[in-house]
Amino acid sequence: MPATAISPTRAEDYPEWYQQVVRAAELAEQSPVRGCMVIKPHGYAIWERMQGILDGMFKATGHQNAYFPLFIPVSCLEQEAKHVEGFAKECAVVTHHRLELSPDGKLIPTGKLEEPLVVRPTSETIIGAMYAKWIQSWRDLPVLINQWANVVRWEMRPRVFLRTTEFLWQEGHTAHATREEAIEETLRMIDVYATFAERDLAMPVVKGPKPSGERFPGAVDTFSIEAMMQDGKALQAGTSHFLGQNFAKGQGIKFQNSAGVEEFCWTTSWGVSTRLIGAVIMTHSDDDGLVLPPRIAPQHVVFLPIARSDEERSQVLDACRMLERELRTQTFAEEPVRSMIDARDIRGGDKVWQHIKQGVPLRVEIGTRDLAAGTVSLSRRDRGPKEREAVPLGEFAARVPAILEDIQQGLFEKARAFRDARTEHLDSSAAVIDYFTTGERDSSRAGFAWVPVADDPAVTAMLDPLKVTVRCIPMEGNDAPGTCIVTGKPVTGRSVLARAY
RNA sequence: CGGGGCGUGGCGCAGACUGGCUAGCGCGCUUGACUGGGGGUCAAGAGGUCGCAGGUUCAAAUCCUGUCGCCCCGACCA
Repeated sequence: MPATAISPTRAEDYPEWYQQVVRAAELAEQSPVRGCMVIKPHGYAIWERMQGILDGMFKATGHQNAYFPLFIPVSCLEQEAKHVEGFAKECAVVTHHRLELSPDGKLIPTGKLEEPLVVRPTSETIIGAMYAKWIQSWRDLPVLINQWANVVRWEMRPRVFLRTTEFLWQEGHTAHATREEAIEETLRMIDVYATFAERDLAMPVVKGPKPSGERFPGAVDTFSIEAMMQDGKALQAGTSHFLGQNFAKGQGIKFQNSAGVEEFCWTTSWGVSTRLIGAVIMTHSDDDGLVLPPRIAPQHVVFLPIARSDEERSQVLDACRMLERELRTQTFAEEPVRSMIDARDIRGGDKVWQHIKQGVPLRVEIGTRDLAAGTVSLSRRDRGPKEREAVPLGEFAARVPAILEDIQQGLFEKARAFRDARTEHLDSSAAVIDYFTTGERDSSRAGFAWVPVADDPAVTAMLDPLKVTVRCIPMEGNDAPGTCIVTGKPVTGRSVLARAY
């Protein structure tokens, strides 16, 4: 057996390592449809955890869920010029509504549609069309709606979880009476994402507005959270857009204010997707496979009964069931501790490694030897695969919540230390070019650079050959005004530059 | 769309240049035995229209033509 469960290792071939982790953890696999993945039960269970937590946060900030159609009439999409320009190149289009069997046994599309339908790449336009009908008075505002949905973007180069042709996400769409209120909403939701990323995914993020060239098509302002992956590249993990009145004007989303004057609404939209699963993998996993932060782990604890005979098996299983009952009374992150007993009749070593590769935070091995000693053998996924600790039976359940908390915190601290160690403050073009040229040659030195740059084409022109982009202008830890290293223009603070996924 | 590569049991590959007996190998799978705090050992099995279509030939995984699909690099990318 190789020294690590995943081959190649991160250092050897990072992109291939990523694919192998996805495979070994049984998160997803390639489907017969180009660019589209099948999300397998373990991957979907992680998504359900994320959904559950986020959905609670959306409700707590006053939002309601609804559902809008998958298909968007082309005419509907046409109403915001920049938006069309941004998405037209990557839309799947439905032109027919029937199949006929040809003499040679092939199915031929017939029944051409009067107006083609676009499979939604995002739903601003179809939702806006409905809001235009629903909103008449200032009393109808704000409208605060979220939908959980799938969307399709015909990307050139798909990558499992990170950029798939079809993906799952949530999209919030809100309409407000004032600019201030809409901006406040935009910021509130990027904060929700940042909190979720750091608290639940244990993934430190940099939060801030994007430069004009990186904005969502049709937005006045786009805020993102940016995380650093273990190869030093940035991953945009969530976005919140202040759409101004652009969509409202395009689609006639109007209301009468209390003075009886007709005004256009101010709208926002915000979303996170199954890309977050990719983000978690690339933030925490190691050369033995997936490492899951306990808050989003489908199971916190897996019990592994070890027995040689049927008699031993029933004895050991009874002990597992008893401990599991005790464990259910414990809470972690305000929920009962989640556990399972893996009593499958497969080889012990295979079983252990499967759970390591799937990232279960705690493994508990119980054999007759343990029972005789009155202990269980506890292993943590954030420690080496062979490390284990004997914990007295009577103390086990009560200790689990604190250990889970320790793992959750430890993963966050480790990821933050990694990011900080690979973050530089740079103050000249030469230093920026040198930093990213080095990073390209040697990915163990790639990372983020905090640099004063203006939102200007000259900056983009300098960064393009380095394949580097301005990720965002950090809102926190960034209080020193300066001058742009390219244009000499004054800037309010540094921007984060990086190569990105 | 440009450049390169690849389609052979579930997965990874060999065989192709120089056509020739029942198409091999590793992993995985099934069954049994020995095992048993570790992804073990031994034995016996199951599983393949060699991407698809046409052609050349006594004979095609192998040669020719066409076609479909996938991967990598680039262009592109909330």
